[in-house]
Amino acid sequence: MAQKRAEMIEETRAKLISAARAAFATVGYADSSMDELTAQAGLTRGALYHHFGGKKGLLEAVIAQIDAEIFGRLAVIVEEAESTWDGFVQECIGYIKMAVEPEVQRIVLLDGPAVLGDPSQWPSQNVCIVNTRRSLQKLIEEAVIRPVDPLATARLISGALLGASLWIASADDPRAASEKAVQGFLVLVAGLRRDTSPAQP
Amino acid sequence: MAQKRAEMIEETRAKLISAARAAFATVGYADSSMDELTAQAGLTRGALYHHFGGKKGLLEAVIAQIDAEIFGRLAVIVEEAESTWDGFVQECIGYIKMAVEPEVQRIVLLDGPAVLGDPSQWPSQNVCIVNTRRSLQKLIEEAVIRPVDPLATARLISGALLGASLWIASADDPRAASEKAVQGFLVLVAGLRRDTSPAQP
DNA sequence: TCATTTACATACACTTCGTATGTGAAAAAT
DNA sequence: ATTTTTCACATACGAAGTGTATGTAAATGA
Repeated sequence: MAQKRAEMIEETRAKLISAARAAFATVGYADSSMDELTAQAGLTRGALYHHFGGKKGLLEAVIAQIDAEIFGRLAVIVEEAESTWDGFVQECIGYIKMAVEPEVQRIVLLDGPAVLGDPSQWPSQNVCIVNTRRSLQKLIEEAVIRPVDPLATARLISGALLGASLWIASADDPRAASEKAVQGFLVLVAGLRRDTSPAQP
Repeated sequence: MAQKRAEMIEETRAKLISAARAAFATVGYADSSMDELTAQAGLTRGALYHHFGGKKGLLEAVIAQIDAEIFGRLAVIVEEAESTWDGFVQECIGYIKMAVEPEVQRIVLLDGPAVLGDPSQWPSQNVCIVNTRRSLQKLIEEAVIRPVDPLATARLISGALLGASLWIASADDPRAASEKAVQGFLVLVAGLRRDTSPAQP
């Protein structure tokens, strides 16, 4: 019952992040009141400022947590893939599916960039960009794709995935939209491949 | 000297939008004070609420204006193109260049989506998406590219361009980054083409 | 000419944020 | 074991900023 001090502290941090996630996801960052948010966690703004330095710091922590979760989920997908190329494609498709979730969309894709600026500069490093970049580099080494700049192309691709996700989320029929987006994506990335095989049927 | 009433009104609107553009572009939407902004235009918040209904409405008006300007600039590029495909590619590249401008980036690409939500739902309709969609449709009709879903693919592409722009803007060497991004982009959209010709050298 | 609408300004109440300061408990030092 | 220091938070306060409600003078219309 008697918890260690470090555990208590970690728990308060977790409670704040959890409350913030809920608040940010539902009403957005700008309309989230720190007083309300902290009260929801059974604390006050004092704790928030102590641990995160302010509202922005809390957002960073929330995004880092979500990013880590996405990273874990994507890792599973990549491990199950048969080839580097397949892993790359599946990972991108997986990212689209995750980015459609309201929480991810609102916090990481919309509010995040507006408040914290370009995602590639975040401490948590936007998972999508980093993963895609690594995949591309490997694919170039394996001579599967043309020798494009990995970072630039990773940014292009992650942007494309983001755009698709926003569209899917606000579409009348998200399922159908998702399928169309994936097909379009496959056609686009087919351009990367050295062999000029047409996009898969 | 004595201006017509309608002209005066239009002038106040223009002054407000102009002041807002400057404020939003420099300190961002969230940190722009309506009191300051309106004072800069020689007015008060009363005028702002009267004409635009609030801060959000003002942002919408600013984005609409910027979007219209971009539209005009892109139209010139497209007109000068030799083919539909060339026009499409040049338009996209032109969009990247414009999206790198700090004003466009901060207001339209970062704050816009966070405050107003998905760009495709905006009244001003994000220029990039609409134009790209139209180009794609034409290219499909001309049988230049594969029969992808025009809207879905337009969202993918506009997202990619946005991602590239954000990256270029925050890169150490924006000029070099821009070139790399364009090359990557060309490789990607080459995947759309029916003929399997490799990306241009 | 008088009523009404329009285009703004002013005033006020409310929320929110950052900081400065306070406090009790744990950890460290002696 | 006692004292001192640090830490993890809470409380209090001041400064902005926002939305609304109201005021007003000029322009419009009958």
